[in-house]
Amino acid sequence: MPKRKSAPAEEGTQRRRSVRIASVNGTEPPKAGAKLATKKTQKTTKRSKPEEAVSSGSEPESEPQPKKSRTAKLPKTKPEPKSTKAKAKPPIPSVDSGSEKTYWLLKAEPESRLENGVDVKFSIDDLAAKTEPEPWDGIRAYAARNNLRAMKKGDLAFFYHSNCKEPGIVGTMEIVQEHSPDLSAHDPKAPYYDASSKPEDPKWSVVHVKFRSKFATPITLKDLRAMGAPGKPLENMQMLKQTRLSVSRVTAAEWEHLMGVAEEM
DNA sequence: GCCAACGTTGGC
DNA sequence: GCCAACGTTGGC
Repeated sequence: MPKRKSAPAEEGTQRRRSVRIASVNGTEPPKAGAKLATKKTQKTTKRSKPEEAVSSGSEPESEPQPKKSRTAKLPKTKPEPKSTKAKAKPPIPSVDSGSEKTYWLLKAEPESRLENGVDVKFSIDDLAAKTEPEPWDGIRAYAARNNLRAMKKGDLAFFYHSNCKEPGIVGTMEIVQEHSPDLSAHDPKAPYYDASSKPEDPKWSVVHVKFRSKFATPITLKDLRAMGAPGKPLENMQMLKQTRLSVSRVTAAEWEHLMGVAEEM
């Protein structure tokens, strides 16, 4: 289900955040929210981003919007060096960094909140109860979407509870299916419906995830911020720098540090 | 409910 | 391409 989470921006659609819907893809009702979610309606999730996944960005990546010039910018593929010739070769790391494994952090709202009349609540327990891969839908921010599109099967991600009493990382999940169109965007009844996304040219994406673990004790936002102080292990963590991004990158060092913290708690 | 951060829109 | 207005995210 959906979760939403994404970010911002977008308009229209955007709002929703997190949520997700389940429906579309299948099944479930919307759980929505979950993912990102955020408050308002649209919020989150969906929309945002473009660019590469990586950053936050704003651009839409590919699709971006039509509008003005802005759009496109992005290099879609990587910029590679122009130099090409000569040296360049090493460039290929292709996709990301090379070999390093990539980790992520996805936000979902564990408390009930209506988006377009649908409850977008989606907690780690909701995910743990699923018997089928869950589509992380509702992302309506290009930056968040771009991160979804950069995910590879087998990548691991933290499940973060947002817009709730105790915000924080509550467990982990695995990306079991790479991105595919977020069909919930085309459903007027879905929490994060986006009239600007056409079925023949889907604007938003989902990835399917599977529950892996629930921490005995959540790592709260307060804890995360303390570990994000200058000189500390999480000082450059994307989620602390771009607080509105519902789908962010986690480095291998950050992942390991946090998994260690979770164990001792 | 408030509000800070920040992304998007859209005029110029 | 700049930038002001506006809207959203999401913690508190």
